[in-house]
Amino acid sequence: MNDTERITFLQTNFGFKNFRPGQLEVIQHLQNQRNTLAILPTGSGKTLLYQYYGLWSHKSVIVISPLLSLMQDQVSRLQYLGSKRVVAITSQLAFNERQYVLNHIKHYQYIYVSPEMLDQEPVKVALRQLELGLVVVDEAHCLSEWGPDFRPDYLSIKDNLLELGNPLVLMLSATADETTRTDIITKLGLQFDQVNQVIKSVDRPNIYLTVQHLENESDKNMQLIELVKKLRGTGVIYFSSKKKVNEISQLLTAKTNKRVMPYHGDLDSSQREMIQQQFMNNQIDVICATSAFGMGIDKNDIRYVIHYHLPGSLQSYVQEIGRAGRDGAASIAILLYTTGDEYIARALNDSANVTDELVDYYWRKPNPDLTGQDVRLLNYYFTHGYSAEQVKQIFANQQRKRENNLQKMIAYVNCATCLRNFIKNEFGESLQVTEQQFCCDKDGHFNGDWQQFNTTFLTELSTNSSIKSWQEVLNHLFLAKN
DNA sequence: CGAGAGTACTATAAAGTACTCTCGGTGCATTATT
Repeated sequence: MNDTERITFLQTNFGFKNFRPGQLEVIQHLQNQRNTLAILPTGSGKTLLYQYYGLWSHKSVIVISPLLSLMQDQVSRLQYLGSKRVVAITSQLAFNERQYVLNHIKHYQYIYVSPEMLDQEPVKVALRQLELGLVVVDEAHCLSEWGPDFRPDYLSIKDNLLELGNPLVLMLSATADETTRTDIITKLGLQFDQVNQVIKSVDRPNIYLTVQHLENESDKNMQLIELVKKLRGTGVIYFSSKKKVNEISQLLTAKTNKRVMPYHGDLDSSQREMIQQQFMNNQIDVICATSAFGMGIDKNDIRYVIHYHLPGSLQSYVQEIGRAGRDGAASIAILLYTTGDEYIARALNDSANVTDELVDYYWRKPNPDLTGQDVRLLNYYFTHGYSAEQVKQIFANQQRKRENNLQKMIAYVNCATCLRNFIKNEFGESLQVTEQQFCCDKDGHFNGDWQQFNTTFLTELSTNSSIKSWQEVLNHLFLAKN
C-alpha cells in the first residue's frame, strides 16, 4: 500500500479527505509491522489509527485502557460509527455476559480490557484464540505513572504480551517526556530498535501561561474568586486535596454567580458521571477537581485551567492545562503559588513510597492474600523473583524520580524567563527563537500588576475568543498602560 | 514542613495557654452485605 492508496482507503472507509498530523506516519509504521509509540495531542484522531489498522488487516485489535469510563465511551463511539464487533470486558459485565463474550471472543474485532482484566487466566485463554493484529496501549503514560505506584497489573502487561505471542504494539499518549517514553518501552519489555516513535509538540500556542505568586492562602482565595468572577466560559480548577475541592467549590458558589461543582475520587461513579455530563452540556461553569478529572474529558471549549496547588510534575501540569482550548481559541493557564505549596506534593510523594522496613517484613513473611495497595505491589515483585534489595532499589529510584519531577515543577514556578520555552526545553523540543506575540507573563507585555491583569486583560481575553485577536488584546493592554 | 483543629490543663468560672494530632491523589476487580 502506498500513500495514495492509504488516502483512498481513508476516504472510502472513514470519509475524511486527509490524515491529521502524525496519522499517516503511524499507519505506515504499523503496516510495516513496526511497534509504534505515538505522542499526539488530544483531538488528533488516535482512535482512527487502530480502527484503520483493524479494517485494513481484518484482524483483531486489543485495546488496553486505564479507565472503565474511557472504555465505555470508546465502545459506544465505535458502535455509533457502525462497528458492531466491539466489546469491553470489565467487571461491569454480569457473570453470564462475560462468559458469553469469552466463549464467543472471535466474534469481536475490537476488544477493550483493563490491565487487571488482561492478567486474568480465563481472559488470557480466550484472547489467545484470536487472530490478533494489534495491541494498543491507550494513555500509555499510565504505564510509567501508575504501574510502579499503585496499579501493579500495568507491570504485568509485559508478560501478557509475551503470552499473546509478541503482537504488534501501538502505544498512545498525548503527553510524555523522554523519561516517560523510555519507561513505557522498557516496561512493555520492548527493545528500542523495535519501536518507531512519532512525536508531536506538546506546545499549545493558544494557551497563555502565567504563574501568580501569592502571600498566603487567604490572598490566594481572594485572587481565585476575582479570577473566576472575571473569566468567561468554562474552567477547571485543579487541587491536590479532596477536602479543598469541596471547600473552595462552596466558597466559589457563595462568592460568585458561577455554577461550580466539585469532582474527585470520593464521589460515587453516578455522581461523577452526572457532573461530567452537566459540564459537557454547559450546565456547569467551573469544576473544582483533583487529578481524577481529566482523562476522557472531551470538551473542546474549556477557556481556562487554574491550579490551586502544585502538581507533582511538569508532565502532569502540561497534561492538565492541555485540556484548555482544544478548539484552538485563546485560553489561559494560571498557576497560583504560595511559598511552601510544594509540601503537599512532597507529602503525597512520601506517602506513595514503600519503606525498606515493609519490604524486609514482606520478604521474611510473604503473604499473597493481603490486599493493601503496597502489599499488592510487593506481591508482584516477590512472585516475579525480585530480591528485597532489588525492590528497595526500585522504590528508591521511584522516590528520587518523584522528587526530581517536583523540583522541575518548582523551577517552573520560579522561572524568570519564557515559560513556554521552559516547557519545550523539558520536553526536548527546540526553543522558539522569537517569542510568539502573546505567550506568557514573561513576554514583556505584562507589568506585574495583577489588578490590571484581572480587570483589563481577562475581560479582553474572554470576550475575544479567536486566536487572531491576540494582537487586539495586546493593543488594548498597551493603550490601557499609556 | 507548618497551619489549623482538637484536646488537656488550670483551678473552681470562664477562657487562655500549651501541647498533640492530622492533613494528603490517581482505579481496577471482588466480595459480602443491604
